[in-house]
Amino acid sequence: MSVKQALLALLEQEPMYGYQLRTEFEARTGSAWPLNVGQVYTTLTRLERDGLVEPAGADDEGHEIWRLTAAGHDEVAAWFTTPVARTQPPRDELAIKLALAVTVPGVDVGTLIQRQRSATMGALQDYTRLKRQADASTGRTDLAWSLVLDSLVFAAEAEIRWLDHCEARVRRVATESTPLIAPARFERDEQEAGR
Amino acid sequence: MSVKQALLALLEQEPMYGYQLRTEFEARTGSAWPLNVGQVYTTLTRLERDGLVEPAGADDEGHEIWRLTAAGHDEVAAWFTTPVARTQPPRDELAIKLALAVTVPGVDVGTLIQRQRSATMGALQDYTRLKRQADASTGRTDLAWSLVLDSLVFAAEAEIRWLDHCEARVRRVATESTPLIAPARFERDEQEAGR
DNA sequence: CGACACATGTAACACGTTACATGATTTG
DNA sequence: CAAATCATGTAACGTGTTACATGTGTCG
Repeated sequence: MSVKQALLALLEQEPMYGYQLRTEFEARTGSAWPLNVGQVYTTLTRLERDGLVEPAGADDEGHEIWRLTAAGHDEVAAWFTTPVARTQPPRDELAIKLALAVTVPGVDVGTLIQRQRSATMGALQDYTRLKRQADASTGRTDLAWSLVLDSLVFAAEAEIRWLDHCEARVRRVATESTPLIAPARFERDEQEAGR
Repeated sequence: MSVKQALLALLEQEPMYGYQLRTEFEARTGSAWPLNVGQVYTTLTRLERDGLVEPAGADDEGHEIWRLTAAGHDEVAAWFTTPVARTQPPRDELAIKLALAVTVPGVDVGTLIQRQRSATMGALQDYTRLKRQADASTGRTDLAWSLVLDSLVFAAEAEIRWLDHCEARVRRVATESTPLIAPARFERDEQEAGR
């Protein structure tokens, strides 16, 4: 879904040709999410099918230019005015993995969390390195790419915090449920209220 | 991709039938990411095609049971021991939207951020409400579902922080670049900020 | 000249989503 | 009995990914 909207948004700025769309997209997102050129063309075909873009002939150098239709402009406007729905967020593989790891017996949740933690830390370091590099290369930092990088950083930091949180909770459950089995269960609600 | 792995992981715990897989998946993730039953069956077919699961006949009530093959067990083990790759994270629609919003002229980034912020805040409140509800209903909180909820909360909080960060940066760029162009343009920027 | 970036496509495939069809069983 | 839930599928479609084919222009 994002690719369609992104191409439309780019065409809102100015009619372009396919290859250019790829270049512009990657320039703005700093190649954080590389976009296959082929997909640009297939997506353009589908957008034309849906009446959102239309061919506008060739430019001076013979490039096949695409422009938005009226419906395409409306679509872009709607996209920019409607917030991204958090009602049905995309499935988070890591959250699913951990949720299953704590329920499926025989999985070492501790090392799973540790491994993930260091992997995410590594990604975080890559981001900060990229950030330094981006700030150094161009005198004026590219705002869009910089914001995308920040987004990745914020998400990675949140992931690490969540992992630490999970580790603590899992450890607490492990140490707390073992002694619970033998003695009477009087204080069940007391212990739950503690967390 | 997550669905395939999730079904395999569930079958690692115990052989099950299709409908049961849906139920178990949603129980663990608290219906945060609803899973269409139909997809369970199509995915099972594809997993069988790939030699990861195999039919194991019917149980007492006539349900079609599926179990992991040896390759399926390996796949699960690999999934749980390999961290989720952050090298190519899934495209973040919000980050893309904002990156394009700041580069495409005529987009009111301020209200875009504000709208998104309140939408995400709303989602966050839903999560905390769900959290209270989950803790209240069952005496013993379901760990998996609780961790998933925490994940959503952490992500939403990070998103809000990022949005605030973006707002500040965008505003700074606006106030710092505007006087450079021409002092005469006061009114237009006032109007932009207003709407 | 040979390698590489530019430029446009196409075919095949994987995954996910929706909608529909069908029937058994349970429950108010 | 009617409605809801349980249970198993299938067909069609949308989006995204990969790989391939093809040709032009540029630069060392």
